[in-house]
Formats: sequence, structure tokens, C-alpha cells
Amino acid sequence: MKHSKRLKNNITDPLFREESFFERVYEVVRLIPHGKVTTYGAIARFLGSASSARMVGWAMNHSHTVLPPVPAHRVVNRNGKLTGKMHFRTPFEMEQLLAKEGIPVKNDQVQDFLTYFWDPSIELV
DNA sequence: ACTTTGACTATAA
DNA sequence: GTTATAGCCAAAG
Repeated sequence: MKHSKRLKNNITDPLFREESFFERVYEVVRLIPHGKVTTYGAIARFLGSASSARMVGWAMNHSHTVLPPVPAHRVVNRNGKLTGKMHFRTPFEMEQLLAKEGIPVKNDQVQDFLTYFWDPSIELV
């Protein structure tokens, strides 16, 4: 900051990188391994804000505007349900992407959820 | 500065 | 199994 004028923290700008809650969420989601899923609550807990699961969901709502891309389809709710499917380009894209990674989905529900669950609080050191 | 909103979750009935 | 309700809190309006 050469002058007193501060940079604008425009989270809506895909090219603007900052250390915001949103960006932290995106960083965690990018670490979810191929073929695994995690939950909004698990991400919130990992970020030290256990009760901010709704904020994680909100961050995901903007996830399509940031770079590098965020594998938003790997985030489901605590029961393994595909609650965010309506926010994809088509309502079936989320399920298709998961199936492509070998994750069985039936009726918007990840089958055998615990087998595919990846908890950042455990997996990330 | 205040109010509303959510891709959530825990609990209760 | 279900639905209802309250708490949550950062960002958007």
C-alpha cells in the first residue's frame, strides 16, 4: 500500500485473491480428493468456525466465479444429500460429476456416504 | 448501521 | 422414519 488508499475487497471479482472466509472455504474444497466428498459443517469446523456451515454454503454459491476452479460437487450436506444440485448449470450436473468419480448417487443421496466422506479436520495436518 | 438471507445443523416432538 | 424450530454469522441489500 503505497498510499493511504486501500484496495477494494471485492469478493465478487473472480480475479481478486484475498484471505477472506470465502477464499478459505475454496482452498479447502480444492483439497478434497477425487472420488471423495465432504460436508459444509466439516469445512466450517476445519476453519475454526464450527457453526458457520451456512456461510460455507453461501461461499459455494459464489464458487463458480473464482479461479482456480472449485470442485463444488464434492460438498454435500451432513447426510450425504446433494442439497446444492440446483446451483449447477443443470440440476443433474452435480450427480453426474460425482458418478464420474465413482461415487454412487441415488435420489440425490450419496450411497454408503461414510465410505466416501473426507474430513479435512482429520485428513489435513 | 440495520435487516435479511441462506448449497446448514442439532435438537425435539 | 418425518417435520418444526432455533441457532448460527458473514455477506448482501
